[in-house]
Amino acid sequence: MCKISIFCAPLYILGKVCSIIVTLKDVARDCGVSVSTVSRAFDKSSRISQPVRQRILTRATEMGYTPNLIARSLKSNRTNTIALIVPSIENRFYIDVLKHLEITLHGYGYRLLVSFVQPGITTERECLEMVASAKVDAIILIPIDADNISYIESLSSHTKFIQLFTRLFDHIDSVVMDDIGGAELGTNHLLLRGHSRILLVGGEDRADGFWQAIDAAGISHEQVMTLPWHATEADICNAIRTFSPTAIFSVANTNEVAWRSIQQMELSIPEDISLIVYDNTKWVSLVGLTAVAHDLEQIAATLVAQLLKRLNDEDNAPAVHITLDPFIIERKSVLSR
Amino acid sequence: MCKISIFCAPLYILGKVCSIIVTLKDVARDCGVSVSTVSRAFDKSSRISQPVRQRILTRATEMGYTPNLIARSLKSNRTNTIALIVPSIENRFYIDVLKHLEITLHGYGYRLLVSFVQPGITTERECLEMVASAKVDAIILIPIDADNISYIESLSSHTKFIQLFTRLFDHIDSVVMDDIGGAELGTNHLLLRGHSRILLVGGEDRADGFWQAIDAAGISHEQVMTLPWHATEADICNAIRTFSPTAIFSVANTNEVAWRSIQQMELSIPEDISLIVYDNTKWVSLVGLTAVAHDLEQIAATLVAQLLKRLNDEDNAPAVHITLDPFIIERKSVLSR
DNA sequence: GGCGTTTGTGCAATCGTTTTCACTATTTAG
DNA sequence: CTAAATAGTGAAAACGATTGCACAAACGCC
Repeated sequence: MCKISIFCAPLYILGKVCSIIVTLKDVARDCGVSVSTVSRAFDKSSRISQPVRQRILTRATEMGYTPNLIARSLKSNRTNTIALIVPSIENRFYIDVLKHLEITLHGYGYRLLVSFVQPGITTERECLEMVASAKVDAIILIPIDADNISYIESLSSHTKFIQLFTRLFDHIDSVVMDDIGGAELGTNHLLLRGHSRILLVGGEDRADGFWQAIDAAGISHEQVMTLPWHATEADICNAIRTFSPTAIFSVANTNEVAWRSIQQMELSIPEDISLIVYDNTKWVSLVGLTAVAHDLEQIAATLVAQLLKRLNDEDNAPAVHITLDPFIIERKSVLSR
Repeated sequence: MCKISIFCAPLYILGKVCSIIVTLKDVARDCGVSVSTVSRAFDKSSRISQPVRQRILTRATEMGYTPNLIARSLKSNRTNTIALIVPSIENRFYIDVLKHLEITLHGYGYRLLVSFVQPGITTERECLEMVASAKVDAIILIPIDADNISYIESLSSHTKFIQLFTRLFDHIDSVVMDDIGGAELGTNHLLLRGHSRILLVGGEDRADGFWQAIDAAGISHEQVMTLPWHATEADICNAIRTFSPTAIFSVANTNEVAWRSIQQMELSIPEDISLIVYDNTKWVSLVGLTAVAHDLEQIAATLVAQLLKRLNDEDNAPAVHITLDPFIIERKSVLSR
């Protein structure tokens, strides 16, 4: 029962269990076999006799053996870990993305190492260096700015990469959303419901889709108005007062400020003004806003499939670029007039 | 310029950069010194001559050397990584906690390895095994249920632990919030504003604080009503109809369902009914609800301070248990009557 | 100038695995 | 019944870093 040994864990000292980490060597000594045999017992595809394997496995469990992934990774040069660099922890959308990626990867036996870039604390560069040092098998990158182009370029020569949401490099696989199409979709949703006096907030590059829809409907540019992504609550309130739109379309990160502006002016949605936003985050659904949304499950599945293909690809196939389509989740924030 | 070598990275093959991972050995060979010297060049406190160190450091950077943290960890038996097991990815509150923990740990040169338990996908046990295999220096645990008591017990004999928000083990350090005091605080907030017909949703163990406040105010138990944490939208709507409370106090995870119930009954806050919730998540602030809140910065600072103390503690000091106090963030969801 | 100390460097062991190679024992084929 | 194939095992060399030990050169001190 109470075995004392200077070689083998656990050590019972003064009645208290002072467990030392159990290694392959300990199990080997205990079972009277060599280290290699124990190692093989854990490897399904290794040549080893059934009785020995069984004995080793049960003893290992009894002794509380846990494989040291650090040593394993060092030897095998694989970590079974995929890194995800999240550009912002504030944006709940990325958390949802993370969630689906982790679920999907878990299904294939991979772990997800998440690294958040936090403004003023950690830069994207630091996150990249960190996960590179961790020797992850691949890095999922959501490129926000073009700061680290040359660094990523050099890193990508010995670390697999995949880009998500933005395509910054042509020689690296990517999975992006058709955001221009999404903006068009959202705009048409408003147009079809009789809105033509529309305020677009935060369009930027996605604005193209907006203009396409507007032009296709033959609406003059004087009937609509746009504000940049850095528009403040005051800007939007002002625009509502002077331009008096019947509907607001918020694209990207302006959702919250748009919502707050409407609240502040004490307008009710959708009676006084309609609102449609981009990205279906949790509060958007709680508040009940119609949104242009992404199918995160589809995104995760597509990305992981491509990533695994790349991980098992010796002959350096050319980069694959995948575009997925957003869709509309209709709630009750858009009035038909 | 274009140096070809079978030993030293990078290799230029057919004009394309085929970079091989650069190790200490490569740098050593390049600089004509031993591996140990190169290793020492990176260690501030090592005996090495300045000129040699300089030469090595510049060459290493030029060659694109990145320390292999895996190898380093294996040898030094330290990973400089703290693990956090997050009991739910859905709850934005934990994301905020994570954020502050990462910031604080980063300040001390530690990384945070986050593992989310996702119902139906990963169990707490799996997460524990995973981070244990990763040989992290310590594990921050937010105990939700008592499933893994014996496993954690055995793990804690060779891995440092700290408990957050719940104290499940007396022999393991903990940082918890005074939730009973928080419930009392929230209840008093309502009482002071003239509410006595209160509906408490999801109180459970925290309900003690509620009853303390109610009793102290000399209010009969018939004037208040409680619903359990698993109350549905229908339950709450029903309670509002039959009991017609002037205020609802939602504790813990019932915030969203309470909010939705009020929306569904088309009551306006705070005119028709007052609402105060527990935990100041983002949507709570967006929607403008008064909340009982935690100072996450304080929590992170306190926890990390205790953790670092423990990491540098050879003489196994007795467990330290710290309790912090919640406070109220007043918004406009509670009417003074 | 001899002796003790300091400084800088290399050698080699080590961390816990995986994996190749070699070797024996057993089985199978001819 | 022998030759060849195969199964099962152990020894040992990696993986890339850290670090105690040994040793040589340079220095300070009387």
